[in-house]
Amino acid sequence: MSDGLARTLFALSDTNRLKIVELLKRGPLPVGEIAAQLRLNQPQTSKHLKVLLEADIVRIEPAANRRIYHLRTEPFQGLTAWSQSFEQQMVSRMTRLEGYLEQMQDTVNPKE
Amino acid sequence: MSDGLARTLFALSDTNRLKIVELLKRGPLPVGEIAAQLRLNQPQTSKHLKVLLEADIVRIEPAANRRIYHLRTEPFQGLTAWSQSFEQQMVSRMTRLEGYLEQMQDTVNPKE
DNA sequence: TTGGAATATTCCTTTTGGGGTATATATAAA
DNA sequence: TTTATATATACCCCAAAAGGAATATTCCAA
Repeated sequence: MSDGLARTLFALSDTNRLKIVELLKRGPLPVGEIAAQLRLNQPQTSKHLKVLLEADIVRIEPAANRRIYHLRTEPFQGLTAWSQSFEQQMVSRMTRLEGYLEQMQDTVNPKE
Repeated sequence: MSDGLARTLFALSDTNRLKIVELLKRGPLPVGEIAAQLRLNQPQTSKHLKVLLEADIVRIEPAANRRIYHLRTEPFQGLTAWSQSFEQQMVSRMTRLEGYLEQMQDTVNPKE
């Protein structure tokens, strides 16, 4: 329930930031390239990148007077783990429910 | 925000909604129970549930004058798949990069 | 040192989101 | 019917977010 997850999700919940992340999936890029490819203007690109940076979704690698943005892997691993825990939990609840229903039916209509 | 994934992420990006989801993970509940357990008042609970509903994260099962909210599994499966695709992509990029660096070194300092 | 390119930041405006309170709706029971 | 309970919605207010334009900063090169 740690609030870091909400921050990660929030950072990813904006369409433009989502596009940035999808773009960086193909490889690291400087701000100007991101802005050009997504047809955003530079200041907004920097602002969105700041949100992603503060959510630890990207990191910066300075190169000359450019700043290359890289995706981090950790938040995605965390997101996967969290999301998977739901699938598991829900499946196991369903399995228990099925078992319970079987038992009910056996009670009503017992096998000999 | 017509993007389905962004909508899912947004719905999950609020702490209270995240708490609701974590609560429903343990099993379906009516609105009043959710509000009571999380110490939210009822209208906000309904509003948050509406957001989750429109993001297809929950579904409603009416029972008498109550409405039981259930988690759906699909969005979590989708989220897991999406998130995993990042891990895979990034790892494979890194592997290719390592290969490239090796090749560079062989060029500079060739083995016999 | 000056100039230029890349990026970050500031200021402003508009929109959106979340909380609070009151009210409407629906369903069940009497 | 009327009443009670559970839930949804409407309205208002405030804080936060996103976009645009201008400016500041940083770094490199000449």
